[in-house]
Amino acid sequence: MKIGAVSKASGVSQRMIRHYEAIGLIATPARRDSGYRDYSEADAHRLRFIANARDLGFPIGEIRSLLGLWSDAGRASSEVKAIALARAEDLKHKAEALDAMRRTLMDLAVRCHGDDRPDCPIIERIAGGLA
Amino acid sequence: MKIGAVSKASGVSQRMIRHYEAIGLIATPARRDSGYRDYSEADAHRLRFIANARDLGFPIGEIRSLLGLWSDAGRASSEVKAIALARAEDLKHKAEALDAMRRTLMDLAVRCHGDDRPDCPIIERIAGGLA
DNA sequence: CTTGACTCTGACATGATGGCAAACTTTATA
DNA sequence: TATAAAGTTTGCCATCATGTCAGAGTCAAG
Repeated sequence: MKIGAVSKASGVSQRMIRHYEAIGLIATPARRDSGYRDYSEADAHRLRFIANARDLGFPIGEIRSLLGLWSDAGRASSEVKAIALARAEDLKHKAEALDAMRRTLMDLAVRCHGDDRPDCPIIERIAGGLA
Repeated sequence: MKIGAVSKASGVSQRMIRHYEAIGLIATPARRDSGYRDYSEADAHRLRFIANARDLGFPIGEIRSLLGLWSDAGRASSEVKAIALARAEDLKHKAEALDAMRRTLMDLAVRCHGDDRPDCPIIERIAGGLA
């Protein structure tokens, strides 16, 4: 399989496939005489794993760990669970931070006339009116 | 005021102050004979404005617009409100995306034994078991 | 054989930020 | 005052994931 095919099969862009290779997330694939990368089904599967992990919000470092756990048939499920729970916790914090900003903005927005008048509590707050 | 002072006064790191200058978010400050940047209170205020906007989740491009609206005493509050509401909407989408990931992870985690046994629905799902 | 589709490498960009290093200035202390 | 410590300068590298672009070489089909 050439890179275009494995890209379609895995849903990972060619750009990112080469990137993952560069950072050692996937093994350097075989090369044809032409220099073209040649991938196996296993490579496609591994890339799909990476794409799924990314969609769940895992950063590269943790995906690296997960890949190791995936290929380690004897590892304890507790190891995987710990990583997942830590990730969930992190996502929670990030979502809460975003929501806090959103609430602040909405609080300001409802107090803003939103018409032709220039006075605006939103700008005032950003300018330092009430930190 | 030298950069260290304005940094403390505004809460913006020296690194970012120079960066904002480089991207034209703040004017190039006066220079002393030594070459040191020399800031005014107005500069510190502007940097505080930027820091506050950033804390509310505004990206650089929008901060640029807000700075313009801030210095335009006659602009309609509706202009500011529109930007704030759009930002709130964006934050909402991002927070929801993060929370969706978190919920998926928690769903998987509660179904994972989390003990010494190797079978794990989390890894299985990431490997493609049930997309 | 020609053309179009594919692949290669390398580089630049985003967005916000951190860090390091070498050289120079200012300030404080002995 | 001489020297040391602290502050500032510029510039470059790194992060994280991703896109795009260019120029050159390859492959497959007509």
